[in-house]
Amino acid sequence: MTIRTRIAPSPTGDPHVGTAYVALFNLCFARQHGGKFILRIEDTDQARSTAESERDILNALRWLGLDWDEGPDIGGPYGPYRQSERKDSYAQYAEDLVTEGHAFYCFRTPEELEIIREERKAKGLNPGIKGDLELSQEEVKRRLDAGESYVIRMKVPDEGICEIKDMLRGTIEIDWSQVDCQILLKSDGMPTYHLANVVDDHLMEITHVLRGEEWINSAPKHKLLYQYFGWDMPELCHLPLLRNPDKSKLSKRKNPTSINFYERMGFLPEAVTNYLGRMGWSMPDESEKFTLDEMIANFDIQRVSLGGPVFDVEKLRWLNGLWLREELTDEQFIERISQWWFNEESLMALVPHIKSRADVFSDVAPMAQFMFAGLLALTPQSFAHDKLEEAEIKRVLQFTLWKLEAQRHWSKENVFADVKALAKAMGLKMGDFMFPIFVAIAGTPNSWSVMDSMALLGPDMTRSRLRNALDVLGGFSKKETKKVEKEFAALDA
RNA sequence: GUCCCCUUCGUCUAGUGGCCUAGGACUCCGCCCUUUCACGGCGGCAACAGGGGUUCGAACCCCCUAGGGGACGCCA
Repeated sequence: MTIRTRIAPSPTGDPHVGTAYVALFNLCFARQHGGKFILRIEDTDQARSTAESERDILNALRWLGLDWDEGPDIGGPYGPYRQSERKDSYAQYAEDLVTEGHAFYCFRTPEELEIIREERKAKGLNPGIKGDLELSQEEVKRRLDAGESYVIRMKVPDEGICEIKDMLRGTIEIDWSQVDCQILLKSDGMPTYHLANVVDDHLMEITHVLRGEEWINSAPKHKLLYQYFGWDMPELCHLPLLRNPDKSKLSKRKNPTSINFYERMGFLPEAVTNYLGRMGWSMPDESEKFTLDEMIANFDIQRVSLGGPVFDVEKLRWLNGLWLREELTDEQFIERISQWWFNEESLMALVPHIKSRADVFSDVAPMAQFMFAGLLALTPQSFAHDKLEEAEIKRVLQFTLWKLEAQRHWSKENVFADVKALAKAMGLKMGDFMFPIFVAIAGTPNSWSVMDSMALLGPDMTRSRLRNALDVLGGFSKKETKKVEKEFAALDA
């Protein structure tokens, strides 16, 4: 029996622990059954897709030891989606469905659809948009000839029930009336995830799909597409979603979600992978600490528990401590810590700042301490400033955080440009503006250029410290957040 | 609003009709070890969401209610 699984991480920026979580279970399931773990990045959004974000995900998975058997970096016929390469063939699949009467051209604008959706919602109807979008053949031809832009939508039954088989949940019934006529081909000629996913899985001979629970509701669309194409459908398995402490879907606002953060924080990849394996899953003997190989050897998908597990950094820290103490010899400990940040290359980057400021070597550790720390121990008093009000300080931190969250190309120059633009837009002198940033990043206003610190610390640690600073100051209430968001939008920085 | 999924200590979980007076782990507390702290050892607090069934017997099966989450995009 050959089992192939695949994962479709969303490259929306940081490599998310949720992505690694799904990857881990795919890998274990595949290995356990002698199948292949195939990694595939599904990204058909031209506005967002970047080679960097793909690379970041691959690096993060590699760091965790989650090696795939086939996938994007190997290439081959099913390599990463590239608009220039496969656009035409996806379009052809969509066109074929139109020819066979399973799909149709649609000329409605997003604005028109918005109105239709609102109306349906107001009437308490299910929001599934149906065939009233379909036009007569003559009308379609006329508009096509006129060069109007269009999308291709799949046809979906008006009524009846779609049965979805889930490896963990048994049969799930979803009303066809809940499912709208999904767009398969966008007006830019790109396929949507739904089309690309089905076509690729078929071509890649995927037999099992383990994905996040948030996909359950689109399963009927996928099933229908397999039927339309006349292909066998893979087995589905929906994994629970990782949660924040407040039980909502794990998000970076409330938790560090980037794998890179945990790397920068000095967690061992073995421990992170181990901890992920404890989320919704347990060893038959309930051991807490186990290697990836041990997990694979004992893996049983039926041992997955369905309640969404809360990602608890405290317990992860404890587990990491176990790994540190029990698995590493003193020599290995030194080696690892050096791989992490205590190495010549990293130290070299600090030398220009340290050397000019230190009189004796014993000055070094105190002044550079924050470069090797995680979250800083700050108090509201740390931020006391003779010119800036606390409200203003909070805004500086929040705006900087938002600005830097959007920064995809992390460099001293770009960070500096962001900060400078913000200070100007807020009408603050750079010196004053920088004060809270200094405290948030270095713990004190007396340090070398905070731009250098941020560049060296990297995006994840920098953002986390800004978030932490905001937390220390009490953050913003929900109401305030809305107001502050508006202010930020109006800044035009 | 409509639909779907889920529900055991604060958190991660064991449990698949009798082994459950519900077990383990994190956190917290106490004691021991110890020149201090940490580690380690020992102990403690703490849960089957509620209500109906089915059954000799229910954390486990069924139904209802409640709560939580997710989906409803030319995002994935």
